[in-house]
Amino acid sequence: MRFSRVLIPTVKETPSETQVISHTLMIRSGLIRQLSAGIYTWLPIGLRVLRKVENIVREEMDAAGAQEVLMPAVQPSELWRESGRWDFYGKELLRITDRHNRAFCFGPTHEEVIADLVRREVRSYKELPANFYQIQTKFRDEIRPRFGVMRGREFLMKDAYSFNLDQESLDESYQSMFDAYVKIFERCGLRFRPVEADTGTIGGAASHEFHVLAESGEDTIVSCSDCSYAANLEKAVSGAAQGGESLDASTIPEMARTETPGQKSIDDVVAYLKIPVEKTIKTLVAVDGEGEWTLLLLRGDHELNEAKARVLLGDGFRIPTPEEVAEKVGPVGSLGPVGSELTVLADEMLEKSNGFVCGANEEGWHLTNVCWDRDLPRPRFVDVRNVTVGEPCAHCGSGTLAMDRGIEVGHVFKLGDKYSRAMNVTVLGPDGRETVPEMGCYGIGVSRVVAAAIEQNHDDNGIVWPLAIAPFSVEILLLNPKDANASGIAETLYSDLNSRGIETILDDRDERMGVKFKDADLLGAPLRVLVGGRSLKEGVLELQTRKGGKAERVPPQEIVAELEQRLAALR
RNA sequence: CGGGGUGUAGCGCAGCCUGGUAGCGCAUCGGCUUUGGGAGCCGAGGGUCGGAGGUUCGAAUCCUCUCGCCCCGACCA
Repeated sequence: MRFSRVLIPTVKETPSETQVISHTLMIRSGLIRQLSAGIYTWLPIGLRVLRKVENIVREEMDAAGAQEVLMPAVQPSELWRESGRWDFYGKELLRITDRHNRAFCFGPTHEEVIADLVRREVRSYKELPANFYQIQTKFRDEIRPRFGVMRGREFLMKDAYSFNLDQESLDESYQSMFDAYVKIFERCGLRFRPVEADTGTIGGAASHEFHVLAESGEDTIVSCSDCSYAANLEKAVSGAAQGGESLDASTIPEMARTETPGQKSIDDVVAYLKIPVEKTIKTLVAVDGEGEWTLLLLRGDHELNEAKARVLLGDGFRIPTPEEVAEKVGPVGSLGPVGSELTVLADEMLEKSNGFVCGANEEGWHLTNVCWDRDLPRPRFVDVRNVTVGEPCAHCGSGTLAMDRGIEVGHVFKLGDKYSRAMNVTVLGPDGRETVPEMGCYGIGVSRVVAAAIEQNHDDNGIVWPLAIAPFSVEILLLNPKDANASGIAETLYSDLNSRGIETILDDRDERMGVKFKDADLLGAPLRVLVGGRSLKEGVLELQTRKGGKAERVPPQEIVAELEQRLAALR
């Protein structure tokens, strides 16, 4: 590719609208341009990278035995009504009406469409297991798109759906997708980690997410220092509540009312009463899926995990506003479980301790030395909090938990028969009876992978692409295209590399050298060859690796072999 | 959807408070010089001041409405 013949609109300044480095660099290096909030055009160089990722995904999906299809982006509302998601999916589903006033949506995912296909076309268990995938543009009307293509509304996704006769077969498909994902992200040259995940609103049994490790990641992932345990914070458990002795109420003085004027937050109360924060109970109010009001108790220094709360209280679960709480329950800032008529759920970390401080349900008053059984009925103890750094691992017992930030680039689910049953998918089993297949679904955010790769592979001057997804393996910098000798050498090298299948961009623009260097740094091709200037006067070219290598002098007749050797080393 | 910010030349911004007919840097075009890390000088072109309405002799500036974009909270590849 010739630089002069391609639209590569690099920009010098940092754009004001970008928050993360990948977004900044994708704009600056001319990979993408925004059309509307969360909607981007991929320019020629950006598209090359996107295609690289896409092809790696395709190769590994094919190798894992999945079959590629391409489903419609626009889907009729009828299918979504069948699965029950037309009403359930909410505003994120972009709804469209056609000229006949029929309702459609722009597909955010394709469970319904694939289920419809399979129920029509697959009759026998002999055709299972089957795994269909596509690489396609999705649209989710995100509440707040941000970070460029990292969280766009329109994005490129690989989604796959497996159909299996039984649980065991689903387990196999799931594992084979899991393994394929590991290969895909390894091939992309990314540092990543698979973690146990919350199944969220999609539902289903087991689920893992694949996270690219990066400071700017929107998710927090928890992992054990000793064993292989790793999970999304939404799902992560710790061993902190296990073991230890229960604290007996008989050693604790009587419960007492204490005046705490104006002390509303846990911090306030801890400072005012001069007590350890571990002795406080935070009382939260939640409304469960049925509309029932519930008290959630947490140790003062712990945070509510809303994903866990959702599992416990049902999908319609919500946290009411302070105004609602004040009206229906009591004084916000002085709430407590003692004497409450609401159902009480307490975090398991409170189970073995005793003698707490909690709100007295009276403005400006707290209770001290509150004990289970003695002062209030022992509630149901559950895990509803976020684990914290340094807690013991629940799985191996020896390690401690650490936290990292991650960008979710892949997600695998065991869906079970939720959709296949709702959509009436059946095949005839070996026993001649109709059977509802088990489904799995497996997604990769292809466009997000590009952004995640940049988050992990850049320096102050621009992108430093891993070879596998670089738009070009080699960039030839022709310093002065008007110099016939230099130009001839560069052109020869360019065609030699092309004929060997080495993807090359030739910067043949009539630009100053500084401009070419800066643009080459931004674009981030792994190898760079300089043709012209001082070195060519001495009859040599300069070879440089993007990743901080010093320039080496190589004679023109040796450059191709040298480049091939370097590329082999980068693979 | 709540809360906040912003919209002026292709890009980044000043001007707005205190109304008087639009400016700076970069980019673009032409010329000369320069040529190992985003050149220098000279000259030129380019703006419905997001849109609509209003106040006023006069509006980028004040008022009302509206739209886009960005940021902070719930969703997700």
